[in-house]
Amino acid sequence: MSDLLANLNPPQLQAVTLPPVHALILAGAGSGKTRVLTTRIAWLISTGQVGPHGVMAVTFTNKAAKEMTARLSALVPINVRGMWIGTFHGLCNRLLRAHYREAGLPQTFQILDSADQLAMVKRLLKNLNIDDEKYPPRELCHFINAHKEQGVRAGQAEVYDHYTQKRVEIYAEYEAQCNREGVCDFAELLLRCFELLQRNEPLRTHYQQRFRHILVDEFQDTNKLQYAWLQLLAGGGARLFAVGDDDQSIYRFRGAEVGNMRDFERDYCADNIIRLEQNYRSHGNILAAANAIIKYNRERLGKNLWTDAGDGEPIRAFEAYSDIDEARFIVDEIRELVRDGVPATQCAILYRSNAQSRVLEHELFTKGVPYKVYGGLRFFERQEVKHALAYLRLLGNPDDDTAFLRVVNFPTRGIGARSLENLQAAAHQMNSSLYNAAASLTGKAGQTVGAFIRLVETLRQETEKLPLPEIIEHVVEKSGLAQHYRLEKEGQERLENLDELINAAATFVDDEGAIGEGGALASFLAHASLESGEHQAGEGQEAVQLMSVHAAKGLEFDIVFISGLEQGLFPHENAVSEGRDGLEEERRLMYVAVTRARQRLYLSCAQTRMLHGQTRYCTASSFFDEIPEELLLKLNKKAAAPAPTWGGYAAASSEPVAGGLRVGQSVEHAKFGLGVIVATEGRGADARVQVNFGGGAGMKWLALEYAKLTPV
DNA sequence: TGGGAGTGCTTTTTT
DNA sequence: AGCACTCCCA
Repeated sequence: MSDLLANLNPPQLQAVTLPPVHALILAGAGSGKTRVLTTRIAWLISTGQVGPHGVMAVTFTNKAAKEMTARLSALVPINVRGMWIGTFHGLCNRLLRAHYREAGLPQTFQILDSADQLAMVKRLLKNLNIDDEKYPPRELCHFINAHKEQGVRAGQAEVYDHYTQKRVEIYAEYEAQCNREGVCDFAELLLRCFELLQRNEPLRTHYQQRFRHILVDEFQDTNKLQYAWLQLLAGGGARLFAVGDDDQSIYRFRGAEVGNMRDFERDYCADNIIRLEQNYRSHGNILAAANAIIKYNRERLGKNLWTDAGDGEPIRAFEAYSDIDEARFIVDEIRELVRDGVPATQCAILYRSNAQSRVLEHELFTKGVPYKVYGGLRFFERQEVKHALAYLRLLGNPDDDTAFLRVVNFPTRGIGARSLENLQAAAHQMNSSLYNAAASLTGKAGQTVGAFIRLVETLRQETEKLPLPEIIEHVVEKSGLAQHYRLEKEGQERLENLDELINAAATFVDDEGAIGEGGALASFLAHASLESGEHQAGEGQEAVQLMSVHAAKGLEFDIVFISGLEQGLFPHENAVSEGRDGLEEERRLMYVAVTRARQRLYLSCAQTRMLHGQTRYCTASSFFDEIPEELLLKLNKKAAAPAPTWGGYAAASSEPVAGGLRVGQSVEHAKFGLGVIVATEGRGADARVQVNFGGGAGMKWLALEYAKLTPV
């Protein structure tokens, strides 16, 4: 016990040993948030205040849930296995599986991932004869998800114009189709679980009384529905322990409501707010920069990180001539650091958008520096894996049209678009699934589709008694998938991934042991949907880490490079154009990026950058101005004179149009102020230039004959 | 059916 | 620029 609480600082100790009250823990970056969370659970259990059975801990990512489970089991000698520790979606899935009947779902209901959802919406639009240009499927998905995340069903949606009217109708159709097929998208897991508890009093009471302590990680990332779900579960006297950092809220764009923290404060615990402000990660200068930046945000709950680790090194700033030049600088620095003994895995290059990784990768590759890029296609999202899963889904639930369409003609078996159109029409008319409607097809289509149906039936019979990994092996082979990839030129890797899928199933069976409702196959499919898998190869290699700032949240490195710090890129122009809220979110993003660094932080920008196939002329990010000068060490003292190493491009296109005005030239306009010429057109009297005046006047085309531009 | 050409989009992302 | 997606033809 004393061991458990040893080495906690006073606020940490206070948070961990709080009596059974609602509490909000404002945990700054690197302040030991996960430690407090897990120790709190361990303390509650080991002091006998609650059994493992009475605790629920909710996170956002599987990774966080796993880490919490691992750390908890190291702290208390209990079996952590059966505890309700997981993601919002994972826990809702668990609850819905246990009460599928009450929730109105088939026992083996499947989970649609975002790609499946998109496919379903597209299919729906086609069936309903709706123009997908006027109603873009992606937008519709967002519309549907946003409504579900607000807890709003199609029937309750607000309609304020014709366009929305139509979108709500599509939403309603989508709901109906999901119900017909017995599938749930991600948001549906939460909403359905919420509605189930709300509607079903005995069930609600049961869980309300069961969970005495509910702990939430990354509370600033919760959306409306998640908060409502928590409130509902806590309605029977459970204590909510919310840990979060409003300064690290960077997921507004996908529905996170920072406002939930304020609401939580109001709704539950005006008196029990604890701030964890001592940072154990970064040196003083890094924290000073982070604090200075985030201070520009308004409406913060207020927090100031400090450390007793000393100031450390100054923050290194570098202004490159081009993105290529920037990459060269970063890679050279890394090579030097590695030569000096810094492990490559402790060097991270962060960027605002993934497109920026290309140039960096190119340079790393050229110089022979091993690197690993995070983000991108994950294991369970690979097409061959999704194909295999689709066959498996059909075994469990033939009504799953998404799965049906995915593999009905893959590998090809002569079922063309025409046959499928007929089939979809028939299904629509019979109000049944495609699988069911197949029997009604006549002629050639009837034969080919019939053969497919028989294939699935045969597969189901043959695999009925087999253990999970063998089911998959059998299906992969007999469906023709394996043969298809054997014959494909580049199919080797795909075959390996299919083998890996079988391995994953074997591991899953070993790990999970107890198989939930609906059998091993259903559990595994849910697992595949909910955990798309950090199943990436090349783990543990000595490699430089490349990732977006978002992806870096929660991680830390000795050396961090934040690249592309240019106005319009970081802060991103789309965010800036959203106004103050947008800019503030960018600032939080910058705050997250800065606080990833333990020892040394590099900030870099480029004067020109290739973006969307065009050279852009950039000014340094406004975030540079928000960092006190004395914290910065400017690495390129050489003035920003036209570079001899100008990367080769851009020079040609920047011939002066008149009076020495050329692309890249900074100019001043009497009305619009300072700007940079980004494009030119014509010569002499007809010459026009496009000038970027930044936030104020924006982009303007000006005729040189009339507009007075002074080079600066 | 399948591939080649043409078209359009392009912040961040977990479940 | 690079990628995904569609369309059209052999």
